[in-house]
Amino acid sequence: MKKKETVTIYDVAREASVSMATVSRAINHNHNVKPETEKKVLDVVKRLNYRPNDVARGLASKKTTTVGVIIPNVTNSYFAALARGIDDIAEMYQYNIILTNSDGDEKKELKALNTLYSKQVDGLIFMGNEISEAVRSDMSNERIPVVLAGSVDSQNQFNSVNIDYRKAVYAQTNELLKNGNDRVAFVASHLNRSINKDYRIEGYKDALRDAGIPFRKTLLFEANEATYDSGYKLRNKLVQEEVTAAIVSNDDVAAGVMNSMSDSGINVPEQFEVATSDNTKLTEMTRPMLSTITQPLYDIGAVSMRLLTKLMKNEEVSERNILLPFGLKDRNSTK
Amino acid sequence: MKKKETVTIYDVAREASVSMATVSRAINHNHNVKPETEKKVLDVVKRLNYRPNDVARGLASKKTTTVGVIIPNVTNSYFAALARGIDDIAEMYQYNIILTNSDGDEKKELKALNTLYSKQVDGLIFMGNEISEAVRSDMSNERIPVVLAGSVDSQNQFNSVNIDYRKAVYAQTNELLKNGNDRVAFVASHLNRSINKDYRIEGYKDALRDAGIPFRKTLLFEANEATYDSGYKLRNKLVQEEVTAAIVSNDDVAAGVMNSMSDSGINVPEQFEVATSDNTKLTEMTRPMLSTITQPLYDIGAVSMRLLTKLMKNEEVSERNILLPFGLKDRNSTK
DNA sequence: AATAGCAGAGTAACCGTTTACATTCAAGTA
DNA sequence: TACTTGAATGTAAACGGTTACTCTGCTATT
Repeated sequence: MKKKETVTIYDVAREASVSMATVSRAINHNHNVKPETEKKVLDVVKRLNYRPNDVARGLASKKTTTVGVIIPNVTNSYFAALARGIDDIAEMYQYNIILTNSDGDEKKELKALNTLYSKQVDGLIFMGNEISEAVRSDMSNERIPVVLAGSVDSQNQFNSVNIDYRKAVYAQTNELLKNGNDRVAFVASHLNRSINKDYRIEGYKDALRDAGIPFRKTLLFEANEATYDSGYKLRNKLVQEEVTAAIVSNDDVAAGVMNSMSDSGINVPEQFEVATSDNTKLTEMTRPMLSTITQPLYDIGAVSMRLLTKLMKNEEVSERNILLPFGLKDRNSTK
Repeated sequence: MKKKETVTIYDVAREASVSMATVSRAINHNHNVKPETEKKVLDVVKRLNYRPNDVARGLASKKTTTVGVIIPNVTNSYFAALARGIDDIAEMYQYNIILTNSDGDEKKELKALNTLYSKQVDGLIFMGNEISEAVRSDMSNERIPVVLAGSVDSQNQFNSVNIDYRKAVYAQTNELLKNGNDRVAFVASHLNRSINKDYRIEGYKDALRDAGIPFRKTLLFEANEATYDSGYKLRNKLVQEEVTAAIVSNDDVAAGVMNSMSDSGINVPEQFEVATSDNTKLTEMTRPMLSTITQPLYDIGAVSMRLLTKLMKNEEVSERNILLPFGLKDRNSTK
């Protein structure tokens, strides 16, 4: 078994006959090093196969080049898409991400925040459908920057990247209304979460109002979870309310709702229309394919991370709350 | 702006009138501390809101309680499911994961390994369909343990957690053969990758041999990417070879193949049968639903992480290469 | 020629812990 | 009584870097 002594900056300094300070400067491409000295040092670095210890660096510089990412569930394709965007940009800017699944559960979120702070992450990207008071206070008490990705904050206290959910749902509801539906359902995993309560449902109401159709509380449905199965289980309730169309705030849930209808012999879209929200790949995989709001999922993640890098470097940012463009994609689950 | 001085172990020591060593012992629940002293210290910890700096800890103890996870793509539901299992168990054992997407690309894998090593991760979980020589040598030269999750190594050099792909595909091919298909295709994203070349295709051949059906190279298809679209594009080639059934090694690709067939008027499963490999949720969302090998996806991740914790603690492990049980789920894409 | 200015390099403090080793003190032992 | 022992705690040296400050020796300026 080879001894594999770890080679440190001292070893490099000795071999290159310079001080460790010079080695440090050389590997960090500090300009105060004569080019030939830098070359000499870098040659030794290569020869000894020296690799700086980021932990030591972190302690000395108080920067870890690591950001914490809190995600409800990697398994959810919406958030997974954002995560991918986040990671790509992180890599581009030489950061790594510590990924933590929270299930949108406050306890887990708080625990994650705690260990992330212990690990001295330079910044935080938070995804989740709601920001509880405890989480809010935790995040605002630390001095590291945070940005919400695809997540809203009712108090509008943090930086964020989203689309205009209200307008998007407004436009989408309009379509369904135009198709002649007067009992269109709104379904979300949790109705009382800010993203639904303050944005999507408002958009939905706006559209109803503009169309002169009364808003009915009974047409608001809750799936409890953002999963296919929980959507699938909604059928009876939907049928009972004689709903002929539904706006769904999550693709998995929407697929569940739609398949459930189809499976029971209700024809989509002829007898029942479904429109969903995220345009994940899933919307193309179902039959019929799902009409949806189109969101730049990857970009929401990417832009969030980009924004975070600016905040971590104390650069000026023009917008605290970025809204990316959305669209409407008409596929086969609507007329 | 509140000054928010970071409180260190010194502050706690002073306030508790003990030495920092005692504080360190107390917070680490070292037994060499008188219970009342421990309580005194812990009270101060709480009062000052002291939170140990893991970076400093890491430097001093040479343990970061962080593991690196290399994943082809979080967006791929197979790997995402594993990742979730990994993270849950990691959390259970007080580790965090640094997640890095590699796209299965050697360059990116090497780069990721490098930064992960710099960050002094205590262990590594590698997911990817192939282990290149460079990656292999990199991973074996470092002294930190690695386990392959849902990934095989042709040299069988690393710890791993998988199912028996050969047997699984064997059983699955048998089913298709039993249904009367004599031209059953095998499709994978990359045919020459060990997991396919050495396992799945061997299982496929075993079944053909046992059924007395000649193996035809022309019935091996490559999708190039593990994506829905790349599967979708395969239709013409499949039709051209007059294939009546296909074994597909990835759910997304399988969904693409199936939808592509259906969309062009070929009836599944009457005229064309498809069987897939991962039993991700997607297999239930398509219509018809996909028959599949069932794998304990979450568990593969979870067991991998559990195994890694043992290795990191230098505990004895009985099996280096764990095979988890698989099954066959007959749904509607096969007769 | 004298002096200021600056590039390039070195010295050493510091980052916040862990931990080997030393010390203290009280109880047990012969 | 004198000594051993061990539990509880303290002291200080790592851990492997970054960086403020200092120093040296040229070049440019007047």
